[in-house]
Amino acid sequence: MSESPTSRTSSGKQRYHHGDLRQALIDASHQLLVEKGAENFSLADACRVAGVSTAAPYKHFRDKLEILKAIVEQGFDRMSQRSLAAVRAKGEGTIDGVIAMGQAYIAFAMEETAVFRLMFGHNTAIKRDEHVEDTGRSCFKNVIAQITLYCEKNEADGDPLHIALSLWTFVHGAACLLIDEDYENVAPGIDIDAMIADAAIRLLPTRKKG
Amino acid sequence: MSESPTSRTSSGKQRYHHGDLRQALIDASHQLLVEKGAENFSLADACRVAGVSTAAPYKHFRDKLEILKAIVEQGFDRMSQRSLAAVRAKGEGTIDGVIAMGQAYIAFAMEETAVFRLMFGHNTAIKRDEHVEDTGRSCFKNVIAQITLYCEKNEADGDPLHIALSLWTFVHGAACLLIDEDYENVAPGIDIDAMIADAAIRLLPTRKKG
DNA sequence: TTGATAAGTTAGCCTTTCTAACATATGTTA
DNA sequence: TAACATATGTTAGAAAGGCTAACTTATCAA
Repeated sequence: MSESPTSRTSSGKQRYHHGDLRQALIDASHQLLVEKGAENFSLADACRVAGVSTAAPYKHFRDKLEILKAIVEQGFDRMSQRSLAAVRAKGEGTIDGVIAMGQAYIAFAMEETAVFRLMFGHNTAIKRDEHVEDTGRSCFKNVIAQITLYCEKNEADGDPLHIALSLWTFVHGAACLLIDEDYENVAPGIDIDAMIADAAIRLLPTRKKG
Repeated sequence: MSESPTSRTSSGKQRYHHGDLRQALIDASHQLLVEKGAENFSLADACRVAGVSTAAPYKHFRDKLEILKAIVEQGFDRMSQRSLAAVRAKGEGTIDGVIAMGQAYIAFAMEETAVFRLMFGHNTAIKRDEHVEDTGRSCFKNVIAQITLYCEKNEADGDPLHIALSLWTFVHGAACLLIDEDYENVAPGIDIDAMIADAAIRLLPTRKKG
């Protein structure tokens, strides 16, 4: 990852052109983001990792933001995949499946904290991007689909959208408080998985009467 | 707010010494933070607002972080006060009181978004400060106290700490998704108050059987 | 082969944080 | 009240990042 495989010729000589600097910069930025956080991330660092001058990125991206957008899009895709894999393993439309989705959300937040913060954080310049919004929406649709399935299977009342929003709210809160280490100050050693499971049971609708 | 009342003599001449530059810089920074967000906040701007050189702050604060810490401490104090006022208005130890606390939390997040983000966000350099941690803990204790009262009044089971953590998690999630405008993308026009009230009922314990 | 274009580079501007060296006000003490 | 010590300002400037302009080199297509 420290150097693109296409930055040299087969004989080993340095190339003037990189090969795929665009993706190399995305990779380098993603790596630095995960390592150091968005706060301490500089494009200049990414250039050093990729082995190019600090002016090079501007041939591929309008500005720093454009790179971050690309990383966020890929982030939503990875989160979607993990989430779907988790629910399939536990059973679609089951309460365990729904819980597994929440845990996948939190696992993603823990492992790719900086990307997660870009995905849901306050940088509107990133999130107002049409493509970014699309990938985000499609990610949330997976949740609604599972809740709908759950309601059908269990003959339970309730609007899947509202239930999904409620679950998302709880899980997102847990993810944020976890990665920001806010639990540490008031309840170190808290069992998140248990809390998620308990909340899921309480927030999901119960079987219809009759 | 744009100029300290003590930066000029009574005759109107400019003073060399400011009077209370420390607080003037905190005020200016808080104002800019609210207006522009932490991302776009620069100490240099605060200096311009206060009418001093960019080197002046370093006579009062070790660095930029020290100013932010001061602002965060004052933020916890304000949030605590609002929260207590809200619960007293609705009745201590009642479900409406607990809901009101949650709504106060969210109102604070909406009105002082940038300060809220500093209080619970990812800047560990700020949050690891002993004084900051103290003010944060004392804020959370108010919630536990209300849950304890609620459990006693309603003869309900459950550990107040765990219930408080659960409610905090939900309300914090709602606050974050609201201020980051993440709901907009999947459910514009969502009724947050209703969602909070519904969640509170579900997450609070029910009356003991027997 | 040539010419257009894509994709690098260097140099430099502007901004920010922070430090060093200097200047001025303030207030305590002899 | 003079004078020193200290607190609190200032200017100048270093280091780093984002971004642009002007220039250079590689690549591709006619």
